[in-house]
Amino acid sequence: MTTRGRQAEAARNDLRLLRAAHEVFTTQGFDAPVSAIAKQAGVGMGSLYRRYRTKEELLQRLCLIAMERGVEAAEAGLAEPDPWEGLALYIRTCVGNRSGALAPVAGTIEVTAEMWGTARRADEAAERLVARAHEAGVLRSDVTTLDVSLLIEQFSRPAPGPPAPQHEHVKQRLLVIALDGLRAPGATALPGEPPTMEWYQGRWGTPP
Amino acid sequence: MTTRGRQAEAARNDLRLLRAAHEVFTTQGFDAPVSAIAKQAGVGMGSLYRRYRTKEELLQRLCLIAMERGVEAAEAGLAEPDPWEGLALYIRTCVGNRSGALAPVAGTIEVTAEMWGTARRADEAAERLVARAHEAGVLRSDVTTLDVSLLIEQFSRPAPGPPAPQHEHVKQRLLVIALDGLRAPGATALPGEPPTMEWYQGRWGTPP
Amino acid sequence: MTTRGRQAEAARNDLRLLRAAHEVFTTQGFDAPVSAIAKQAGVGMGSLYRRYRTKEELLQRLCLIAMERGVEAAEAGLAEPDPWEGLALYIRTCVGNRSGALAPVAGTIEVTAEMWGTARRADEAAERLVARAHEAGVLRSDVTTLDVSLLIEQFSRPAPGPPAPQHEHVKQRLLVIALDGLRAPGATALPGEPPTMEWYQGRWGTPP
Amino acid sequence: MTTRGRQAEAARNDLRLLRAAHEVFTTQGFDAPVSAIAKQAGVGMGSLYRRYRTKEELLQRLCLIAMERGVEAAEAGLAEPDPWEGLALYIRTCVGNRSGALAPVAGTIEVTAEMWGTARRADEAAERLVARAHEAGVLRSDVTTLDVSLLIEQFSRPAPGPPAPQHEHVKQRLLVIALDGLRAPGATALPGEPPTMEWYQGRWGTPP
DNA sequence: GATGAATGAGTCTTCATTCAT
DNA sequence: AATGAATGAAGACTCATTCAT
Repeated sequence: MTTRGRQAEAARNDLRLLRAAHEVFTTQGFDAPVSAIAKQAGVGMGSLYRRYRTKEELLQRLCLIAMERGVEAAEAGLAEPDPWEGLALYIRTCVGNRSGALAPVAGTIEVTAEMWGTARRADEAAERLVARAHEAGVLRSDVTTLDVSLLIEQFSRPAPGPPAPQHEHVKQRLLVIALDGLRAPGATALPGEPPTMEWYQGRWGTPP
Repeated sequence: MTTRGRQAEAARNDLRLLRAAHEVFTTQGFDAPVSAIAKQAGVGMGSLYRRYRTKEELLQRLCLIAMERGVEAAEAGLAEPDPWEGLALYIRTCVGNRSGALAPVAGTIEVTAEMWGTARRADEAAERLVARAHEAGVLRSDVTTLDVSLLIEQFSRPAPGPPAPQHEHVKQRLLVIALDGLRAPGATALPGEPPTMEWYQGRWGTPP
Repeated sequence: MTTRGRQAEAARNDLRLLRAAHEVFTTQGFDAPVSAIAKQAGVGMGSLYRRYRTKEELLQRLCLIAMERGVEAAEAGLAEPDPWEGLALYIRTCVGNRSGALAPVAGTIEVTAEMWGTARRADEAAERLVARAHEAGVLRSDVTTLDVSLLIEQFSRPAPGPPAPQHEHVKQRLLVIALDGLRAPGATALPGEPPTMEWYQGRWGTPP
Repeated sequence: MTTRGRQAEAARNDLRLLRAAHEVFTTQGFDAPVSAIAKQAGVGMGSLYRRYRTKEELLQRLCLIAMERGVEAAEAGLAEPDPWEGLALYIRTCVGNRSGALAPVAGTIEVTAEMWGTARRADEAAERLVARAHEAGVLRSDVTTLDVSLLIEQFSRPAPGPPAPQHEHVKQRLLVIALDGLRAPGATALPGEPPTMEWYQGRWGTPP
């Protein structure tokens, strides 16, 4: 009973912390003071540091969660019978739930083994979505999976300052534009070599 | 003669500073120490602070320059006889020359009157480009100038960390996709109300 | 019965705490976190703080115990029939059992009345040992009790960092050297006035 | 002129810092806050950190200076014609000028290459002093150079709290006792194997 | 006018102490 | 009475800004 109460409280605190961290980091940038997160979560600094031993560890956790949401989004897309709708759902979900909003830090922090694993799962699921769309002939043929991933990443970069409903609204519109641009056959040939994972490699350094 | 020499030297110093600041900020992020800029420019801290009394002032100057490049890009677009090519050139130029790379700080720093003015000039020029494209029927009819501006802004958000050639390459491809998506007639209707400047207002707060 | 059981348990806990504290402090230094002691003792922080209301109180207790061991060592020395062997045994025991290992903190922490009392008892016993050795003519005549006490203190100062067997070995040798140096008649006259307790006074401040 | 003035000021500041650091560290322990040193030196924290990039670096510098004083002491000892007086002078000087007062931290901080070099020079000079004394038959034959070095180290450990003249006075007396104990022939055989550098090795870890 | 050392407030992190369970 | 999570003050270190030279 007591233990369960403690665990419940700990879980609630952890959730509060993660929410606060996400809020603060996406609105104030990754250089926001840790104390701001603690205050936002309504806990002391010590409590934050009990759960996450460094600021980096907190960021790693947030990234991991974002990546897991990306995997879920991809799986939801695959569950969709229509290939195009599946791909569009994936992209819209990723951008919409901000699962990519933390991708930017991936270049700043150490990438853990768990993060690598999740990233690979996400990439594989995305790969299947893209392949299915290509087979159905609904996706312009010169688009690669990496193009799609980076499209999501680019659209996930948050505007600085406090988040406004306007941002969200316009982003939805831009996303429709981009999705229309992804549709087969595509008006203009994409420039340069089609990017592959191998070529892109160093997006997050090398796996540990 | 001496005066002219002084002025020339001052101008040269200022240019060195701005180049250094642009270099340092885009490679190390906006939290790079001011001393790094001074070192990169090869001047002492005092000289930097003589010209720009705060770090913010330096950022404001860089933003202003970026905006002016936006105006130039729009004017170059208008000089293009083909309405679509003009618009595309504008967008490509803005994203390509990173004139929007500093847009992210616009939410962090105070926006000066001069910046407001330049922003308005840029918006007006963009407005003309968009109107011309609409009249020519080459731009999907549900797209507004603000959509275009924010498309540029979104594509201008740089990836954090050291910039890689891969990023640039892929961004070119994404841009082609987005431009294809902008073309008339547009496959999918853009969702929500068309955004207007007045509605968007609060992007950078209210003009001083 | 229950009460006795409780008392026994409390006593056992206290012993565990003291052992853990001694272990942790001597291996990690006095700046070791209190939590390390609680973990080593296998109890929660609350239990530790129930028994010792501050870290200082714990240190005071350890010091007191060390002093009591000093008294015991002196009494053991007095029990030795040979005056020189008695004195040497005292010194060797004090240095060897690290009863003085906590002396360094005596300058850092508040000295309690109980500590003062025990210190006086130890000094008195040492005084008797020294007097007996002087009377037997085995101790160089210019050595005072305080000299002996401070010799022990100096030899008790531990090397920082993890204790190595090498340290102990060499310390035994140095101790033999010092003891030889204490023997009558002494080759070189000791410099300065013979120190007395009154003169030394301020070693730990004034008694409360 | 200006440069020379700057250099002079910088040198003066550096000296002030080193003096303050020595003072603070030896009286308050090595865990004394860096800010205490800055305050004692009458400079801001930034100035301290400009010269010494970490607290450890400051300690390394202090250690190095102490070691250099040790080398000087050994050389002064060798300059003394009488072998015994030379050795005694060396020991007395090292203990007296507190050149060994910082030896304790050597186990706490990273030992730099420069420190290793200086330590070796000091050890070699000590070796010569000891060998000369042995040859002259004035030093008990079972004493090794390492015994002497560690005798100095042990006597160099400072008493905690504010330094009192009493400490110094008594230490002088204890030192005479120890020196008498070092004299040939020695009353009691030293216990255990004679320690050698190789055996002791890990005193400060392994050289870089 | 230029230089770069000095300043000190602000950030991350630790740990003595408290307190709800 | 025991537990261990929560608190927040304090310490190491950084960097925007000032100022003596």
